[in-house]
Amino acid sequence: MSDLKKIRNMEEFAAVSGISRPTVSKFFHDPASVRPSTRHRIEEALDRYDYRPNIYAVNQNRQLTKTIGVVVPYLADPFFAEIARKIEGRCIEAGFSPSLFSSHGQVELEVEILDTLRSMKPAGVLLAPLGRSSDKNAIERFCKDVPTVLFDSNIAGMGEAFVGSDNFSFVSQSVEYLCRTGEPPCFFEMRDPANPNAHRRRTAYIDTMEALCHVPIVVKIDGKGWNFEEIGYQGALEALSERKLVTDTVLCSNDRLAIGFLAACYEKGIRVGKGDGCALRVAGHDDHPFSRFTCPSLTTVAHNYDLVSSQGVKTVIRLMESGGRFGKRTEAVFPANLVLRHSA
Amino acid sequence: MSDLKKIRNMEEFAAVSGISRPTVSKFFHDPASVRPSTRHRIEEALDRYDYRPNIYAVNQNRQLTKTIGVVVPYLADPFFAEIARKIEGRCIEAGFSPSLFSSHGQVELEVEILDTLRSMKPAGVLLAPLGRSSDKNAIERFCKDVPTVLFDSNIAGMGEAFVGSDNFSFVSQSVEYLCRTGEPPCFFEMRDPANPNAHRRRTAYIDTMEALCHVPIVVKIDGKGWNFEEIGYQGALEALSERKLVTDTVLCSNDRLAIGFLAACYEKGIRVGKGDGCALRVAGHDDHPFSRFTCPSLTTVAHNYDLVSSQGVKTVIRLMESGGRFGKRTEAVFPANLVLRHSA
DNA sequence: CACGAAACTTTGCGCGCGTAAAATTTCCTT
DNA sequence: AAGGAAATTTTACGCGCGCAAAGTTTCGTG
Repeated sequence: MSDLKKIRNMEEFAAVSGISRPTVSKFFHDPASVRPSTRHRIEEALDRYDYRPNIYAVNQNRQLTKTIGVVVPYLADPFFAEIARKIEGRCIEAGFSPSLFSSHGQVELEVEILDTLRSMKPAGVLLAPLGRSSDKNAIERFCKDVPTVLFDSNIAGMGEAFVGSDNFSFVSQSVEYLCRTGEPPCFFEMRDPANPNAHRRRTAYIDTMEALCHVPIVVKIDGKGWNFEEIGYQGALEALSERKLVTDTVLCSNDRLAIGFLAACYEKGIRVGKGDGCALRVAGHDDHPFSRFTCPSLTTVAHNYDLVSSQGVKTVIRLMESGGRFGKRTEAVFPANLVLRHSA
Repeated sequence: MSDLKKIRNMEEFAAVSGISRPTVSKFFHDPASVRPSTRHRIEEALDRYDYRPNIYAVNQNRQLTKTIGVVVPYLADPFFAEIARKIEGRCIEAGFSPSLFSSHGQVELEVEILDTLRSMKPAGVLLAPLGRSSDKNAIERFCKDVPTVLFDSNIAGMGEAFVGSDNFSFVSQSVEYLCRTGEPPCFFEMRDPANPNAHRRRTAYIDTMEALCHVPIVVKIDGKGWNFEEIGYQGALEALSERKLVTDTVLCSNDRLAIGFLAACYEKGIRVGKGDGCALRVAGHDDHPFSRFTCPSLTTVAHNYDLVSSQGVKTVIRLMESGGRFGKRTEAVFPANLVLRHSA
């Protein structure tokens, strides 16, 4: 705290601590790699003078950084905000410094971020791509240069591994539950979803419905961009007024659409829930952080946020330790958990 | 795209483009600073070989980086996610590269981020501190070293400037509106809010109520952390069952508390809104991204997100151009806009 | 065509640190 | 007390680029 003298570089810091610069360098690389006695002397000097190695000089000369890049498609989506939060925590625990980027839903930004990231020489990258709209070539080139683990959205062949949730597990659970406890659901989704998970969910819906000997009904709504609540809201207003919903049960592709759907129902005076006097059942997928607080609270299927984030970080660290390449691409998908609330 | 030869550094790139290295260096610093003809030659080489200057080498040698640090207290709060998104956009427009950090509600992390940021030598920093729980000394020391503009939460004397919203404008508008159209509101807030805005809002509530010759009633609820919806929900359940609410109108300190409040009301079967048959009016502050989709939709007072983010970035850029110091600390607070929806 | 300013090239140093090799010291073992 | 392995110091080089000074070319102007 009391800086008697301004320390300008490691040379000067080594001088005041009475240790040679190369040893100090080793210390900062790994404090356990030096003799306890010298370690104490350095640490003593460290709280007399507050010195930190120049990260740019360090990273320029090190072949491998201690940075882990984290890229999400849209950080203003609480789902990604939450998963990013957990991932950052895991990275710090593991002794790395996370560097967080959001593509903000724009392809050009995603490409730009990838270029920036490449020049940052990160030890590894956890990438949740935009999905269908991503520049596949750019991502492929990036993955060639940087040890990358994909998460959330799987794009075939990209990256050394994928970590995410099992879409079939999501949808089969919700469909089975809804069929068991009432009318079979129709499936409410965007006409042209950017996220590949949406497609897998629709397929899973159709398959599960057919397996249960029901006729699948997919309701597609228009809308672009990442403002899913608004899209769900508008789509619901339209679907409700045009009576597109053949059944009294609606399964939304994700919770954000469902949140919009519930808002529309409330406005139209349609009572949602599973009890008597309810006209409609609505369920979603993802267990969005706010789905507990919708009216009524949203029945949904939950990601295992903790498992996905911790496995994602573990996988990328394992990848780094394997020299940036796995023998073959691995895909780890985790099952989801049905969360029963009041909306269905 | 077709890399005939791997470019390892600026030396090699200068060679293949037929321009000297110092000029190429100038080009990357500012493309307009070189003659158009040489600029074209460099740009041609640039798409034949994909080369980017080593950011670490660049930043080590440059006194001033092109980075703008952005720190928010809790990124999983959609309000901060949204404002961070807009700030990032403005930074990129202005030719800087934003570097985003979230304190995740933890003081130690905030201090750690500040230390990391200091060593990054950013051109400027936009800092939204945790608030009361922040380590004031750490922030003060940081602001001495790095040109910093505070936003959202004002801490007296810290940073060279503050940009935020006018809390009095928020609350006076909501209180006046509510008093004009029905019973005067009670004020619903956390007992021990971390954010200094909360205190200013309570004061503004009391002042406005007294100016309108009403007795202010503050309802304080327990709860810690950043899970405001849950805190609002639990607090509302308690307040409703214990009949702490003396009036039929509740003004929540922020929208996230209001979202929890509405969830509790729905669960209790209490009809919220301003029409006949409604038992309670509920309003909030902030115009949280999801307040459009609550049930009923939330009447609130909106930040001018665009103005706050653009002014924040403009201010920090002006600060950098002023050499990192303003003559005296400036405080820019922007008025808020009342947004009438269905809840009050 | 001459002239001067602007742009460019050449040359060379420095930034702060990683890292390797050889010499020296420290520490633990027998 | 001797021996040897481990840790440390010394010495030295390199990373990729910013930046400054001096010399050379380019360009627009009269």
